[in-house]
Amino acid sequence: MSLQMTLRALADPVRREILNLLKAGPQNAGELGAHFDISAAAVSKHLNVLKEADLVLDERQGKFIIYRLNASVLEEILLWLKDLKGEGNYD
Amino acid sequence: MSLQMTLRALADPVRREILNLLKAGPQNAGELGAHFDISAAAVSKHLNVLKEADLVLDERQGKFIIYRLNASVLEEILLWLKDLKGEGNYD
DNA sequence: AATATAATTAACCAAAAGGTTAAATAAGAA
DNA sequence: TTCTTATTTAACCTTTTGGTTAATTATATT
Repeated sequence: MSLQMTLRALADPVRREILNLLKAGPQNAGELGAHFDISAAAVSKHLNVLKEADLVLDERQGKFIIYRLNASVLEEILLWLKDLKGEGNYD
Repeated sequence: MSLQMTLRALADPVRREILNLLKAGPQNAGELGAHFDISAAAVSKHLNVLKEADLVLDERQGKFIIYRLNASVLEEILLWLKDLKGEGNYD
């Protein structure tokens, strides 16, 4: 939701890799977790952080919970970064 | 230097505000610190994180240490974000 | 040389983050 | 209904983070 939450969510390598994996398309928590050497519970918590930051959307499909990328939130960061880049060069 | 360090540095509100302040031009640690309700030591540590991430450059000028924005590092993040945004919309 | 000012570094502390295992929930399969 | 599978939540632990105050370093001023 907020820039703070988004940037905090992106500041972890596991969460960034999850987002990268989701570029290939929606996947369930198990598939995503298979790429990491951490417990399913840890993956679940990472997914929750991403969800709270609105960077992923989830939908239960039977036994599975499908996660998919919500890249629209990144727009806010892009704007903030561009603003920072814009002026501000004092060499 | 690395995307990891850059994003970690940006994930803190004080550090982001420091960068915003530096948009107005180079400033010394004291001037920057005046905007926050934390000790000079705390500010110094934030500045160090930004420096290690290469987001700011510092130069001693007599008694003062002048910090200035180095926005060029943001390019890497912009590319990463654009890549994430690019494809990956599965609605 | 002595003192004052700007900033950092050191030592420490509390809160947050990221991990674990075990228990709980939810849904399909036998 | 019972069992199994997918995932989350709870309880806990360790490391990292962001803050503090006190000491140190560096420079300018008197």
